[in-house]
Amino acid sequence: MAANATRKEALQNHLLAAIGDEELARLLPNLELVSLPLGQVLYESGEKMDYVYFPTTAIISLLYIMENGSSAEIGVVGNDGMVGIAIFMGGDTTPNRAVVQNAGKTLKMNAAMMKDEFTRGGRFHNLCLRYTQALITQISQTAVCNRLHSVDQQLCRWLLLSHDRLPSDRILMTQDLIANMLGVRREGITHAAKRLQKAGYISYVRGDMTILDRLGLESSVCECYQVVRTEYDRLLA
Amino acid sequence: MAANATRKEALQNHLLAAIGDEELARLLPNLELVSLPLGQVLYESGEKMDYVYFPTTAIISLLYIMENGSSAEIGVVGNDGMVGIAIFMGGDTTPNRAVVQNAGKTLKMNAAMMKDEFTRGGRFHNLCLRYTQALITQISQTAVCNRLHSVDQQLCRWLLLSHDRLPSDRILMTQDLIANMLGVRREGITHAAKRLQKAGYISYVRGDMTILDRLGLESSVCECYQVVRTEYDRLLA
DNA sequence: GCTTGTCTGTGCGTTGACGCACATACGGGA
DNA sequence: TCCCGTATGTGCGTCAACGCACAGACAAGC
Repeated sequence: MAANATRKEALQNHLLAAIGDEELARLLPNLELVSLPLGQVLYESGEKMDYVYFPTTAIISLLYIMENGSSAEIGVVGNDGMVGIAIFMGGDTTPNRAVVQNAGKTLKMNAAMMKDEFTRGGRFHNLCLRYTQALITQISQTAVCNRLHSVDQQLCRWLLLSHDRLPSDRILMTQDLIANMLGVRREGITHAAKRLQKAGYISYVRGDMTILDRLGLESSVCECYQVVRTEYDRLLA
Repeated sequence: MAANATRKEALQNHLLAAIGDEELARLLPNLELVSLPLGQVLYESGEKMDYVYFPTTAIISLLYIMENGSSAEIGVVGNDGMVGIAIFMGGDTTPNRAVVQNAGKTLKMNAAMMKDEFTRGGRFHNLCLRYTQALITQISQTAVCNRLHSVDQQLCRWLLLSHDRLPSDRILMTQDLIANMLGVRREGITHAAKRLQKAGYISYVRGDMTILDRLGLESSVCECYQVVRTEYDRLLA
């Protein structure tokens, strides 16, 4: 099931595409292509991370799980980034869970190899740090958005964040799961999604959602979305 | 007004205290001791950062300011850390404002020197990264707390975070300012603070608050506080 | 076909926080 | 001393989100 990754596959991940031919050629033998099913947990909170993941078509959600079982998303990673920054930041773990939000493929690399490559310095090192800063912005904006904005706005933001990281306009996810990610009630998502359907921005049938009018969503979202988008573009151009 | 920092002053900042004698001796000539008044803005959102700050007695709050003027805190930095991580992360700026929450002293270093020292690698490099990871945990937990917990709990968390970074039990800050930090109404802070007063945990008179019973506060706070505390201890021991 | 489990819609009452409007209280300066 | 600006307390009505309960609606399997 595990196969060495090809150059073409690696280039689907924006970070790997940006590090340059020479470094990519060195990394390639250590990159393994795997398929991730919906719901798979890549890391559990506090668990030692064995691999770093560079998604291509998969989307990974970073969640914090409360003691009472409720949860909230702090960030989302797709083909624009990587999962497992704690490996090179030096902490080895984080108090979060990383779970597959959209089934798809990812490249993975052994943690030790990742550390070696990182400590070489150079473009890869810098790119990892710039990506980390972009992720910090995303997490920060999640904090702000959680504090100041409505469920409607946050659903828009979540949909756009997902859409940015997907090859198609379809999102396969039940309202219950979205509610868990956003840390709100399932009924709250039902209401917000209905409003978006009435506006003609999305269609939604039993866990199968389609983005119909992206511009419409962008007109309803709070400024948080654009702030993060702009920072990603600036830092990872 | 600006004076070279002494070794003793530098050791009041936990990061500088942890990097070891040799590296500290090299940094010391580049560290300048300055006093920061309450409310001073160290960086404006998107502004190029000229200095990195290592607080000793000052506390700095990292805020995001919405277009409509409302604001929310995403993190807080005291003598446990540093302000200006974007300088070595490679982004040079962040979309946040850094403002003095508690008047006091800080050491500051020129951004170019900071970059040089960081790229040397070694213990300082690693410590900066580990601190960054700790800060990420703090921001993440702010996001979670904003989503799932009451104003009462968040005020407790905020008080404990401040208390951890202060040499005394006094916090000089009006309810209005605290409300701006937490992104809630001033009246909400009034109510929450009154409850804490009635419980005997704090006293509060016109911008002059005293922590009377820290254990009481800890018994009222949500788990978010301890998660962050534990991560700081683990990463920066 | 029928059953069963899952997903979505809807209708309550409740609650926490909001926005607004004042009343009160303190403290420094004229 | 008085005044005035600032800080805090309080009382509304409003609203968004919550918790709970249950009713359809669809899909898969027997």
